[in-house]
Amino acid sequence: MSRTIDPYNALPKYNQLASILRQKIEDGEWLPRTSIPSERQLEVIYSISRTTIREAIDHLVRQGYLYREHGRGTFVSPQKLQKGLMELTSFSEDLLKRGIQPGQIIRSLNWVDAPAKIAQKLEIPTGTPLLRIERIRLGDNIPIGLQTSYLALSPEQAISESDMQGSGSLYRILQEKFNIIPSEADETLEVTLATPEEAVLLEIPEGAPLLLSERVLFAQNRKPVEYVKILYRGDRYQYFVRLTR
Amino acid sequence: MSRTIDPYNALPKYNQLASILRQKIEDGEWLPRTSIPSERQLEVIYSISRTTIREAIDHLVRQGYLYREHGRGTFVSPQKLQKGLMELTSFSEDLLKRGIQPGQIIRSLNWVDAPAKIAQKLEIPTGTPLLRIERIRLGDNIPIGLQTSYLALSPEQAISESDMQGSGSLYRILQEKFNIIPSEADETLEVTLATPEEAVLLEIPEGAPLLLSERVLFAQNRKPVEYVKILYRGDRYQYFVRLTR
DNA sequence: CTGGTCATGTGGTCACTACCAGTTAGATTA
DNA sequence: TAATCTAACTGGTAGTGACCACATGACCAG
Repeated sequence: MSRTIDPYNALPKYNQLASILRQKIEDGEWLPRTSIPSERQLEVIYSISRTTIREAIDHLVRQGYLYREHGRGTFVSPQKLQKGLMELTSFSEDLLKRGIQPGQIIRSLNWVDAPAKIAQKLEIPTGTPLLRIERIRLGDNIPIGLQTSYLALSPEQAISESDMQGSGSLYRILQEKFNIIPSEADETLEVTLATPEEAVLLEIPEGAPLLLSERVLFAQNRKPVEYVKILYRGDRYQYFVRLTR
Repeated sequence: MSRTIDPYNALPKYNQLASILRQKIEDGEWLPRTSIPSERQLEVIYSISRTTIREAIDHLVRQGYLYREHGRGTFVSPQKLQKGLMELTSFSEDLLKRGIQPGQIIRSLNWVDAPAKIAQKLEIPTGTPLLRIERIRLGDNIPIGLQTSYLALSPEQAISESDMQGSGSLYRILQEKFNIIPSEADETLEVTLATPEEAVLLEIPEGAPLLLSERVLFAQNRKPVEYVKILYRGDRYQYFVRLTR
C-alpha cells in the first residue's frame, strides 16, 4: 500500500487516502483513543482538499475505524476483534475471519419451480424456475450448518457444481460471472429443534437445538437475488452482529 | 413537516431536505423504483447547493430509502416492512415496531462489584461497582425474555426503580439524564436450553430452547457503557437484522 | 436492419472558499 | 487565588465551479 496519493491512479483519491489511514491504524502506528492529524493538517500533508479528506474520514468512521469529536479532533477507535462492522459476509468469509477452515459438501444442485412462500420473498411469480443448491457447511471438517439456497437467475446464468467446488464462495461467483453485487440482506434468526433427517446430516442427536437463519439477499439495484435458509448446530455456532445507531 | 428549506432553522439544511424527501417516500408520493428529481433539478427546486443535496441523499441511501445508479439517476427503494435498516434499538422500541405491547417486571436493581468476565467486556478493573438490573420482559403480557444488565455508571448517576417504571426504556433514561447516547453495540447470539429457574420465570418447560443474546453497548466516545444478557423464549421471539455491504 | 457516433443528462470526484460551533489553554482580570 | 475572557485550534455546514464516467436515445452510415 502506497504512502502517498497518486493522481493518475484509477482509484479515487478519497479511496486511496482511506486505505493509507486504515493501514496506519491496523499497523498500530496510530494507537486507539489517540487523535489523528487534523483535517487541515492532512490537507497539507497529502496535498488534497479538505472535501476529499472528509470523504475518506467519513468512510472510516462508518466502518468503525475512527470517531470524531466536534471541537476536539478525530480519534482512532479502540479496536475490536472483528474488523469490519456489520458487514454482509458470505458463510466462508465469515468462518475465515474466525480462523476456522470452511468446507462444504454439495448435496444437490438443480432447477426447481419457485414454491409460493419463496416466490413471495423473492418478489417473483410462483413457479418461476430457481436454482436450488443444498449444501452441508463444514468448519474444520465438522458439520456446522445445513444450507439451502434458492437463486433467482435466468436459465442462461448457470452455475455448475465445479464452479462451486473451486472457491466455495457463491457470492464471488455471482459477482465475477454475472456482475451481481450482493449489497444488502434481510435476515431473521430463531430457534428450532433438529428433525431426524437434520440430526443425521449434522451428526447430532434428534431434538438438539438449532439456530435457524433465513436470509433474503438483494443486489445493487435492490432486486432480491437469493433466498437462503441455514440451520446451524447450536453447539458449534455463534452469530455476531455489530449494531449502529 | 415543512415543504421548504428554512435557512433560520437550527437544523442543518441537509437534514431538513432529508426529512422532506423521506416524507415524500413515506407518503407514497414517490413510488418504489421510480426516479426522484436529479441533483441538479433539486438544486433549483429548493435553492440549495448540490453539496447539500448530495449530503441529504447520502443519508437516505445509507438508511435504505434511496439507491443511486451512476448515469441513470436516484431511485426510491422498494419499501420493506422495517423502516430503518440495521438500527440499534432498545427492547421496547423493538417490540413496538412489531406491534407488540412491551412490558416488564423488575426483579432487582442494585449495585454489585464487577465480575471478571463482565469487567473485561466493559474494559474496566474487576470489582468496579456496577448497577445491575434484572428484568422479565413481556410482550402482550406474556414473558418473552429474561434480561440482566450491568451498567458502568458513577455512583452519583443513580437510576431508581421508579425511573425505570415510567418509560421502561433504559436507553432513553441514559440519554436524558446522563447525556449518554447509545451509538454502537456488539452482539452475539447463540442457542441454549432453559435451566429449571429460567423455565419457571419464562413459564416454559425445563430444557426448552432459548435464544441467548449478549450485547456490549458503546456510547458516543466508543466507551463501553452496558453489558446485557438476554434469554429469549425460542417459541416467542424472532431476531431480525438488515445487513449491508 | 445493424452497428457506430455523438450530444445530453445523470451521478461521482475534487478543489477552493467561507463561515459556524464546540473545545481548550493561556492570558487577563477581579 | 480563582474566575473570566479570548485567541487559536478542532470538526460541521454550505456554496460554487469544474471535470469525469456512465447511460441513453437520436442520428447516421453501412
